[in-house]
Formats: sequence, structure tokens, C-alpha cells
Amino acid sequence: MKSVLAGKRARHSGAARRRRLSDSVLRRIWREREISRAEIARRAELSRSTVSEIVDGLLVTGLVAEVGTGPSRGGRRPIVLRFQDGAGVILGVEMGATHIAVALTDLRGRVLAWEHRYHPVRTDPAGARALMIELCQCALAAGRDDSQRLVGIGVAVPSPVDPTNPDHLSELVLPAWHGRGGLEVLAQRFGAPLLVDNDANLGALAEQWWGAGRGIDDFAYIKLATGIGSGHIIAGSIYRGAKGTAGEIGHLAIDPHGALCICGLRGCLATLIGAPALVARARELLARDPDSLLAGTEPTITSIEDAALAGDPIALQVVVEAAENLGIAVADVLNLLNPARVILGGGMARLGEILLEPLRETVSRRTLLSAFADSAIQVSELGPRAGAIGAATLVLQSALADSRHFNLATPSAEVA
Amino acid sequence: MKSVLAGKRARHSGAARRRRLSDSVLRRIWREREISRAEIARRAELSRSTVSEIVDGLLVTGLVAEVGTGPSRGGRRPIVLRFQDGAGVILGVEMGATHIAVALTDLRGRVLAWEHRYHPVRTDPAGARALMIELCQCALAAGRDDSQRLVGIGVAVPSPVDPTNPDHLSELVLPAWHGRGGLEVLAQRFGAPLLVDNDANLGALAEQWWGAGRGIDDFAYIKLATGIGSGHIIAGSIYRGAKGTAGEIGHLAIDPHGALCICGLRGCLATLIGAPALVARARELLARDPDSLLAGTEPTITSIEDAALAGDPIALQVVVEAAENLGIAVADVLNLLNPARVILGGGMARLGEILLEPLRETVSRRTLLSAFADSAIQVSELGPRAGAIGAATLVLQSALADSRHFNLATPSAEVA
DNA sequence: CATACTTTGTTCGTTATCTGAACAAAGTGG
DNA sequence: CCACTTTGTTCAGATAACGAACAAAGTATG
Repeated sequence: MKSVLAGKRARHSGAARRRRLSDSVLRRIWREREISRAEIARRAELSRSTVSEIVDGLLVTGLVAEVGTGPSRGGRRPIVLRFQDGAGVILGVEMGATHIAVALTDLRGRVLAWEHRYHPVRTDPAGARALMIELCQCALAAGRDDSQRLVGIGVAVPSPVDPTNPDHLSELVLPAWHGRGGLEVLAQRFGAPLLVDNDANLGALAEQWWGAGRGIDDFAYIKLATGIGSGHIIAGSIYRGAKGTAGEIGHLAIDPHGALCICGLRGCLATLIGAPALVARARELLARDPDSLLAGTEPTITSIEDAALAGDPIALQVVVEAAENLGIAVADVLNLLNPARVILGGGMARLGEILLEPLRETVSRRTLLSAFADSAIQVSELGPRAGAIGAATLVLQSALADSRHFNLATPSAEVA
Repeated sequence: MKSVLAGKRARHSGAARRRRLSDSVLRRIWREREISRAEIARRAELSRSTVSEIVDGLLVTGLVAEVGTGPSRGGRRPIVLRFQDGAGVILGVEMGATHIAVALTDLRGRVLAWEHRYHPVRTDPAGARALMIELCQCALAAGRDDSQRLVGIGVAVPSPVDPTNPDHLSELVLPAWHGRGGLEVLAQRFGAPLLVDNDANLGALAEQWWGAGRGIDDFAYIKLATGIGSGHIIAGSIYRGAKGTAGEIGHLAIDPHGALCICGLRGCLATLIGAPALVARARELLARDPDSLLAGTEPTITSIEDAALAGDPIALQVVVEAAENLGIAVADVLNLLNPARVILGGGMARLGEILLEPLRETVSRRTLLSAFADSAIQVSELGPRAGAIGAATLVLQSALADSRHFNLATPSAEVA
């Protein structure tokens, strides 16, 4: 009778503390993939009895299972606990300027299904929303088996996102959307929680969990696509700034005498190395030297990349010039934020060393940290899927931080 | 007999938890200045009985005292607990390029004594260390009464500080110091813990606790002195970067065609608006127009500031040009970090609106956030004392985070 | 292969933190 | 003046995590 009254004083009383402890054990099992009760007790500095109790609670959730025994350490062999990566699935949606992509992942960030479709997202919000739903349905149909619960939906959007108002989109970047994402239709349609963040931030998150940023607490992710954006992992977390607009590397001032940008500045990085700028520059060079792989057709950013990979001198010159401008911006980032690594993502990242080499050269020349540039500037490991995977990772991160977000069937701990 | 064995399993067992709880209550009392046990219980969601026990423990430390009763809320009047700001003192030392300053503060950041002396710090490490000790002694003699324990010593240095190796100083900034601070002599001499950090970081910390950054979790502090540096409060904490070199705003690239800087870059902010650059620019303008307050003597940064404050056109032009260059850097900081505020410190901050007005103008023109510039760019409230006060604040912050750092006489809880 | 020793995981009594109820002291308000 | 509040303390009770004991299952070693 008395215990029914519990739960008012949540912070310091048993239930909440126990949940936090249980969550920290769950995170440990996730991190280690396989681990025994005794090993958890040693590493978490808990008693084996406490760990046993907590693990009993985790087993009934289905997120953890016993899978045989491990090697003996000189005594009885331990029972191996394994995190069940397939206990749930997550939808990660990337909304680009001209496409929608959807990744269905398991709880280890593995892509179970991938859907991608071009669409004039910028000018057709309603169609874009419908397409997101359609691609999500396809992905679920293709990659989910019936036992797997949908933990949540993450969406990467090409606009700054204010954490206090996540459905708001920038009217400058996406005028036709009138400042509203209207993405809650996804949550309603699929009956799962929805999380939204900026695409570069989520690219950074994806690289932190699964790619070139693993184990690094401070790094910058730079997305080189139609626009130029960056996401920053600071002290292990995405840094969003006071109003969610941190990481606008595209509007760093590179050349005060350069062309005007929509942001009002002259010579923004975006005006110098955004896709339109590179196309324009290629056209300019082609006029002088028509003997190029690019000649004949109208150049696009993709064809320039292809030509550069094929060794075309004009395309290479465009890339080298872009790398030099980017190098100044990277030097700025190094000076202001001192990341341990800089990771390049977005379409241009596929250029690999063609882009990296002149970039490292520029950064070395322009920083005290010349040793840094050699080792710590890299391309994305996740490539064009980083955004969608990062969106799914945002959901996973939230669930691992508080397991109630795993959206489990029945807590059912009370029954026993 | 058995309880003697306690203490091995520190993390989840009683003693450590109780200490953390007690510390959080202490921080609350510090924050509120005056508060009753019942009020603590309500806000911290603890029972009154628990709070009573914890407060009993705090009373014997001398950090908290009962000071009469407060207004009734319709029942018995509460006993008011007050944090004892005078229970200890802290030394904050600022090491500049050409001076040493020492602030003795209480536990509320109030300056009890202030010592300042010019000295060729850059070229005379041994003399600088001796001077620090001397000024600390003077400050203690002048401002401490015998009952007050020295909690610790903080030092602000004009060099990046790697948190993993805090006694290391940059050999580029301070070649004669050979990369070693040798500041542990201070700790030994005064028998108190020593904490070291970069001067701009500590200026930011001081403004966060006592000045223009109160209540703001994300802001930038820019120090305009002989050199140009910045400190960044991110998510409520000083951001130091992967190796402690974050915040080198002085080496942002402003003009790629500008003069070479020691960092290898062209047109660094430091080469454009550092004191030597402004002096050179003033001399240049004087050659054309000798009818200036500055004419006659060799200009210095101080005399330029004085002349600008007196309305001299040449000095004003120097300031306006500096503000425009600074504006580009501030726009970069806004784009990358999205701070809620930008605070200007260092010697030039005394120019106030003379500097702010052209700066706001430039930033407005060069950012999407024109509304931002109007309100959120301010000058320091602490002025030239920010560095030393911040150094003391670093010690205070550490002690409030873990009260064992208060360096108390006897824990003496065991006795009762 | 028998014996000594380890390690694992569970059970169960113990410990100690924090709680809640009860109470005296001290107040408000009609 | 009496009913009702609020504060701060005391004290018994709930309970989260622990430690000791134990059975099960292993290794090492003669």
C-alpha cells in the first residue's frame, strides 16, 4: 500500500537511480558487444550481485541475450551476454536540396535497407514529405522482419535547426517551406518518436559513431556538396551553439574582395567552392582550353569530379583551387576550435587524395601545426550515406542515453 | 571492524554519493547566497531530513553559517543559511607580456587586494616568477585576515595551455621560457593548489561568473591587447579543444593578400589589429596629416586609445579600420560557433562605443544575423582585471565542483 | 586423476542512505 | 483564540547496493 505512493520524489530515490544504473550497464554491453556479468562488475565497479539483478532486468527487454559461454579465466566459464543489435530498427532520413534518402538501420548502425530518390525538395515541400513516407515504407518492407520494433525516426535537414524549435527550417535556405518542416507526419504515420537535426551535424555524428571520428572527442566534419556546411563534435557531443546555427563554415570570410553572398559577406567559402562556383570556374577555364574531357556538354559538379578522377587537367585545376580556398577555412577552424581531426564529407569527398593533397599542403603552409595537416585531415568513411546514417544514429544515441526511448513493448518488470 | 574496510568500492557506495550530494547542496547555497533548509529541500527535491543532515555537515566546515531568520511563508520562520564568502581567499595571477598582476579575491570573486607591476616578463622568466611571489605576498598581507585560508592559486598565462601538461608554455610566444612555466614554485611557497590556464580563457570565465556573460552558456570573449586572443564558453564550460589551443582568433585569416604572420598565414587578424599594427598604421597616417594629438611623440597603443577617446580623427580612423577587420573575424566566430554574445576585453575595450559602433556596423553588414550585432556585442564589465579575476575564479570553480578542494582545516566529521 | 585453487553467478543477510511520518516550535489569519 | 502552515528535528522503515557464503564449473599440478 505504501509503495504505491512512490515515484513522486523522482530524483534521488531508488527507482530513478536504479534506472540510470541499469542504463549505464546497458550502454556498456552495447559498447563491448559481448561481455559477462563478472566483467561488467569489474569495469563498472559494481558488485556481481548488483550486476546480476540488473542483467535479469535487461534480459526480459530483449535488448540483451545470453549467448553461450566465454573462455575461462582460470575458473568457471562466464556466460556471455550479447547486445541484440536486431532487437529494433531505426529509420534515418536525409533531406537534401534535390533528393531524399532513407536508411533503415539496426541498433549497430548497420544499413538494412537503403532508398534514394531525386526530387525537387526545395520547391515542393508536400511532395517531399510524401516521398519521405513512401521511402520509409519501402525501407521497412525491405529490411525489417516482423519481430523488430521501430525505435524512432531521425531526419537530417539542410538547414540550421534550433533545438528549442526543431520543426522550424530556415526560410533563406528553403523559402518554399515557409519555415516549417511539417515532419511530425512521419512520427504519426509510423507511430515512433521523431528527432531532427542539421545534415552536417548528423554527418559528424555518424562519423563519430561509425566512421573516421571513432574514439575522437573533438573533430570537425565538413560537408562539401551543393552548399558547404560543417558539424562539430566538441567534448564528445554535437555542438549546436546558442540557437542551433553553429557550424556555418560555408559563410566564413575567405576573400574580403570576393563576390557577394546571400549572407551579405564578400568572398564566403560557399561562393568560392560551392557547386555553382566550381561549375562556373570550370566553364571559364574551358573557354580558354577546349581540349578537355569536360568539353562538349555543360559541366556539372558530378562531371567535374569524374573528370578530375580521370586526370583531366582542367578539372584538376578546379579542384586544386577549391582545395586552396578550403584550406584557409580549415586553418580558421583549426585556430578557433583546435579539433583533433578534420573529416571531409559530401559529394566531393570521393575525390580522396586529389582533394586532400593540395588541401594538406595549403593548411600546412598556413598553420603552425604543420604536423597536424599531414595526418589529421581525412575523408569521410561513410560517404554519401553519412547524413541518413547520422539521422538514425541520433535516435540510437537518445535510446542508449535513456532506455525508455527504446520504445519497448511492455516494461513487464512489475508482473514478476 | 567491518566498516574500516569500506572505501574500496568508491563509485556507487555511500561515502562518495553523500559527498556529491553535499557538494550540490553547497553549490546551491553559494548560488542563492541565502537560503533555508526547507527551500533547499524543495528545489533539490530532497527530504527536509536529508537536507538537515547535510547542512549540519556544512556548518562545521565554516563555509556556511546560520544568520537569523527569514520571512515567514505562512508558518514558522525559516533559519537563513548564508554562504560565507569570507571563509577563504584565492590568489589570481595574470602574467602578461610586459606585466604581472595579482588579485586576491574572496569566495564571491570580490577583489580584496590588487597588485600590478610592469616587468619584461617575456625575456626574464626568473624575475617574473620572483615578482609573482612578491606580489602574492603583498596581496595576502594587504587583503587577508588571519582566519582566512588560502584555497588556491590560479594563473593566467599568455600562451595556449594543454590541460594534460599545464606547465608547458608555447615556445613561439615566450621563447625565453623554454617551454616551461616553472610555476609550481608558487604552489610550494604558499602551500596551496595551483591551476593554470590561458589568459583569454580565464577572461571568458571571469565574464561568465561575474561580468557580461552571467547566465549565458555560449559566448565568446575576445581579448584585444598586444596580441589578439579569444576564449570560448561552450555549453557553460571553457572550451579548450583537443590540445588546448582552441580560441586562437588572432590567427584567423582576414585578408589572404595581407602581410605574413609568424603563424605562416597571410593577413591574420593579429597582423592587422595587434598593437604593433595599429601603431604602424597611426604612424603612416600621421605622416600625411601631422595636425593630430598624436603628433610629436612616438605613438603607442595607449596614446592612440587616449587620442581616440579625445576625438582625434587619426586615432579614430585607426580604430574604425581595426573595428572593420575585427568585424570580419567576429562574423567568422558567429558563423562557426553561434555564441549568444561576444564580449570584448583587453586594453582596447575601454574605447567602448567608439570601437563597438563600427564593429556592429561591419558585423551587421556581413551576417544574416543583423539583429544579433546590435544587442549582443558588448565590452567587458571587468576590464583589465578580467584575467587575474578569472584565474581566481578557476580555483573557485574547482572548489565548488568538489569541496575537498576547499582545502579545509579538519574534516572532523568522524569525531562526532 | 585426484586435489587445490579460481572464477562465475546466485542467494541472502547486512549496511547505510534517504525517506516519510510524527512532533515541537514558531508563525499567519480570520 | 483557534485552526491551519511552515520549519526543522527525531526516529523508525524502506531499499539499493554490498559482501559473504555457496554451488557449479573450470584450470593447474603433482
